[in-house]
Amino acid sequence: MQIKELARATGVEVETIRYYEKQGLMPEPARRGNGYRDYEASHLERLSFIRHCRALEMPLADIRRLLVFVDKSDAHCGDVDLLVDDQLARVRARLTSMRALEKQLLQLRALCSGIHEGPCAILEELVSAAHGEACACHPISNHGGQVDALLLRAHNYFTARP
Amino acid sequence: MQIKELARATGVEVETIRYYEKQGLMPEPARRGNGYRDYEASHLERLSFIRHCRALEMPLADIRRLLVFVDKSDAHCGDVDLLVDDQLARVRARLTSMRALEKQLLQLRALCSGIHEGPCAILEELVSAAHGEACACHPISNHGGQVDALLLRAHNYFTARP
DNA sequence: GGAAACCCTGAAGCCGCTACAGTGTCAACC
DNA sequence: GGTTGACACTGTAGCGGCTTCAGGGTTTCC
Repeated sequence: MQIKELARATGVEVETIRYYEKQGLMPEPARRGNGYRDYEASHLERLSFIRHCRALEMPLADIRRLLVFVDKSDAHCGDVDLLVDDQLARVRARLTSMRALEKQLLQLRALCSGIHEGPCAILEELVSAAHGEACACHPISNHGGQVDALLLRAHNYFTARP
Repeated sequence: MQIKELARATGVEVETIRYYEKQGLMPEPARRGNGYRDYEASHLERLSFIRHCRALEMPLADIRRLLVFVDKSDAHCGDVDLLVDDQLARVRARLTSMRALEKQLLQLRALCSGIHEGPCAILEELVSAAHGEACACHPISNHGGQVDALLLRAHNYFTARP
C-alpha cells in the first residue's frame, strides 16, 4: 500500500502520516526499490488507533504511552485508566471555562443593535472594562478570578495615584 | 512606569508585554536614557483592553482590528459585532465537540474496573474501534461524522480485499 | 517525449506565548 | 570602589500538532 492509499483509507493527510512516523508513533514501513513507503494492514490498524485517540483529543505523548501497552498487550496495563482520567479532567476544565466564555460573549453581543450609528456599545463596553469599571462581561467579580483581578489591579493603579 | 510596574499593575508577564509590542498591539513607549521602556497610563489602558479581549479568547489578529476602531473611536465601528459573532461561533462549535468528547471519555472510562487484572478493557475498546468494530465511544455512527467515517473507511479497506 | 500525479527530504510557518542566553544598568550595602 | 541582586535589553528557540513550501525524483498515461 502506498502512502496515498493509506491516507485515503484512514482520512489522514499524507504529511500527517509522515509526521507520525518522524515522531515515532508509526513504525517505519518497508521501502520499495524507488524509496517509496510500502504499508501493510498493521500500519492501517495502528494509524486508525492513533486517530481514534486523537479524536478523543489525547496528546501524542499520551498516545505514545498507550501504544507501548498495545504492543505488549499481555503485560500489565498499568496507568491506562489514569491517562483517560487525565484527559477527562482536561476536557471538563475546558468545558467549564468555555461555558463562562459563551455567556460573556452573549452579553457583549447583546449590546449591539445592529444599526451601527453613534458610538459602538460593544467597543465602549470593552474599553470601560479595561478601565476597571463595572462591566457586563464580568458582572459578578467573585469567580473566574483572573480577569477581574487584572482589572482590579489596573483600576487600583489609576485610583491609587494621588 | 517601568515594564515591571506595568506587568504588576495588569498581571501580564513582562515578556508578553514586549511580545505584544513586537506584534504591533502595543504602541512603542518612550525610552529613558538607558534604553529602558517608559510607559504611560495610556499603555496600561491599552494593555488591559487587550487582556480583556484575550480573556474572551479572541485571536490577536481580531484584537488588532478592534484596536483600529478604538484608536479612531468616532469613526464607523463597522464589523465589531461580526468579530464578536465569529468568536461566539468558534466558542459554540468548540463547546459542542467538547461535550461529545466528555461523553465518549466517560464511556471509555467506565470500562475500567480499577482492578487491572486480565486484559485491559479500555485498550481493547480503543483497538477494536480502530478495527472498525462497534465501539462504546461512538455507539451511534450517524453524527459527529468524522471519526466514524474514518473508521468506516478503514473497515472497508480490510473487508473489501478478497 | 511531455504533462500530470504521485513520491521523497528537510525546513519553515502557524498561534500565543514562554524561556533562555548573553549582556547592560542601577541602587544599596560593605 | 567593589560586590551583590534586581531589574532592563535583544534575539533566538521551544511548545503541540500539524501544514506548507522548496526542490527534487519517479511513474503513468496520452
